[in-house]
Amino acid sequence: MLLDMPGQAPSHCGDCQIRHRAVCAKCDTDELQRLEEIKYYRSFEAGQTVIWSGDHMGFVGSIVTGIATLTQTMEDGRTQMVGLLLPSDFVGRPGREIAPYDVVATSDIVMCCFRRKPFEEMMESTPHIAQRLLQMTLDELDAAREWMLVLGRKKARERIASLLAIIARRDATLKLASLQGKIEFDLPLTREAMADYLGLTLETVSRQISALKKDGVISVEGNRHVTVHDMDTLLQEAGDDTDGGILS
Amino acid sequence: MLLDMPGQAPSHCGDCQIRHRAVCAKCDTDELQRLEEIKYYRSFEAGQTVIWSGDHMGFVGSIVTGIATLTQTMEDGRTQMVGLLLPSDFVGRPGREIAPYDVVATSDIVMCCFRRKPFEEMMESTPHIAQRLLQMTLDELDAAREWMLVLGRKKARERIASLLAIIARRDATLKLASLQGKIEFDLPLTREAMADYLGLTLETVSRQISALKKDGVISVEGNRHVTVHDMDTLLQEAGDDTDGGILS
DNA sequence: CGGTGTTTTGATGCTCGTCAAGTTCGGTGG
DNA sequence: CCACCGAACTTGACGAGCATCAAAACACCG
Repeated sequence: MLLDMPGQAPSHCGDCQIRHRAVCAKCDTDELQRLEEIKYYRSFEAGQTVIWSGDHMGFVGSIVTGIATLTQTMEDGRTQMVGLLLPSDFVGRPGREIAPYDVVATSDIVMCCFRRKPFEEMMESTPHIAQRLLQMTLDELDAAREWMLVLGRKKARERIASLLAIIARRDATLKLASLQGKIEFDLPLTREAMADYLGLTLETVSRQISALKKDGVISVEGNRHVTVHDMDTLLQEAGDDTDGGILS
Repeated sequence: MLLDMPGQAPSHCGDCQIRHRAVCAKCDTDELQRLEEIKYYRSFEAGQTVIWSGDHMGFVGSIVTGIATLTQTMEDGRTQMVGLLLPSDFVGRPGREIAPYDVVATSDIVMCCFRRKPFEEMMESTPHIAQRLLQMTLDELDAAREWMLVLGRKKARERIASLLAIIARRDATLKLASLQGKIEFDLPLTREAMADYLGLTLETVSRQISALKKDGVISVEGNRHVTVHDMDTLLQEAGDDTDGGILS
């Protein structure tokens, strides 16, 4: 089911790849050491459910590697993704017993976990953690609100373009590449997962990707590898201000 | 344009009606006094824009009385409401220079404001403020994510029922009334504002309200006064679990 | 009691969902 | 290395649901 102490985990927090972006980002060496004492790693395979909606939440933690999704499901099966969890993103909420959403591993993932109670206690005594968590939560709130515009007002084609723009931007940041000229990346999501994120059906997602391909906005190799020919064109298709409305 | 020191403002924080729910909720008497020294009140009339998207944000603050909305607008005029601000809700973000959304007063409102810089400094030295703001932000994030399900997956009729349920629940909490039997309240929003919140047109909102009326789920007197005959029926129309999925 | 802004109702068309085949991709075993 | 298999994806036909445009009815205010 789940493997503890996977190979990819860093031996010390100081060496950790998400050290300067995760909830521990503001901690000094001393605080980091105390966190190190209560942390533990867990791995999940692609497709595994990390947390079930309604379950008791025994732990919180950060994504170290891989991608997970946050989804809500209605009784009749309609599903909406409400968050995409990338390395350094935080899972769980201090002070919350019951998980409100499903957390599902989209790829193999490694998480850096803390039992909830000790973490909550440490948050009380370590303002740096609460401060960083507040920053991260405010960023997530902005992302959620931006997505509300996508879900409430954008057409299918604009929604696809919006998603591609977000992934392209994130990927460029990660690879320290520029957003000028061609941008290539692999989609981390299936068409169905994209549909769940975009509030569409997978057929509509497929059709609109084909349309963007036909109109020369993107090229696609295989099912997952996408080339964006020009970022400004893509942003126009997304209905966004060309000069990039996102400021986080 | 805007009136300082309005009549409705409490003279002392201790007497304030949002004392135990706002960002100052966790503060002790001492901390409250320091806040009192830097706070000031501002009033806005119904329809006034409190903050323009893109503007420099000189202050943050709490809604004391009245209702405001948080909206995003695309270049072609499509608008999406991304938040409904009620008494005790916080406006603005520490560390953020530029406002990402329009804040518009829906009714006459009174705000308790702090200049941003002094507030940020105080946040550093007063963990109680940061802790409370974190709680409030996490709650808002949950609300935003719940709304993503509404915008992404629910049909027009379900969206209307969802909105009515939220307003009914809030109103009952405010009046300390129960959610059994009939529930009456005034809509704080025009049909157009409801449409902006729900990702619909005002015509569709009107049609679906008429349909809920015809089917005996609600009655409407005048344009604004609504009676919900049975909360469980309304929740079923909203597509929610009858046993109330919200746990905040 | 008239005027203005809000809401309702109607007619029509577009977008996207649904159902149903096909096709391609990517991995597995012969 | 190639054939095969299942999963993922594409494409097509059709209909439901909602937007759009237009006009009438209603509420609210002096």
